[in-house]
Amino acid sequence: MALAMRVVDAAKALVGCTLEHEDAVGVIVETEAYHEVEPAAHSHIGMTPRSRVLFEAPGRLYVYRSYGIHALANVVVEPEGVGAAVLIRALEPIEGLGTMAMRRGRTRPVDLCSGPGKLTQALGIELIHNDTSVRDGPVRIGPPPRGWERPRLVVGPRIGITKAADLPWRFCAADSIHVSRPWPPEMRRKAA
DNA sequence: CATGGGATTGACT
DNA sequence: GTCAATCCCATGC
Repeated sequence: MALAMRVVDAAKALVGCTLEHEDAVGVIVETEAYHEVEPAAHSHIGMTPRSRVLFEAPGRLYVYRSYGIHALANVVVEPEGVGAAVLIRALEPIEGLGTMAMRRGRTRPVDLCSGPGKLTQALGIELIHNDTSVRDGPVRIGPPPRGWERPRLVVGPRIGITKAADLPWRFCAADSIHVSRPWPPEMRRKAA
């Protein structure tokens, strides 16, 4: 499968950008790409009531419930009619840490947004935000904050899936302690 | 209409 | 390392 897909490039480019909702803001440090041509994607089965948003024009937010408990947030990519999205898996929290801690019931910054279910809880992202615009809000994607370097990326296989688990479509900021577990081998070595 | 399965997390052995 | 919680939705009868 060709690796040079728009959604893969978008997954890389989103690392370093900001995700914000109300007063809570974080820098994206981990993403995964999903595309209709591979079976792990919700869009793989075609357009259903749930997957419809994935086929919309780029820039829509796709939020779904995972394991009956967590809301997971994705950014729709690829032209209208192609079902693809980038899953936001972890943030480095930079604003509104008090609000996040309240919502999470945890105080350590590293426990606030270091996982796809954690970050939606910390930012207050829920199913009502499904099919909203990441340009116009209320949940917004923004450019990297001033003074932030674009992070070096570590690539690895996607997490928590059973199908197409071999595709290296997970992208982590190499030096961030806010990446979700398990860390890619390359990061484990360094942090020990 | 009934059933089964998750793109997870936190608690516990 | 194991395991349960919990709900939306796809599927099949």
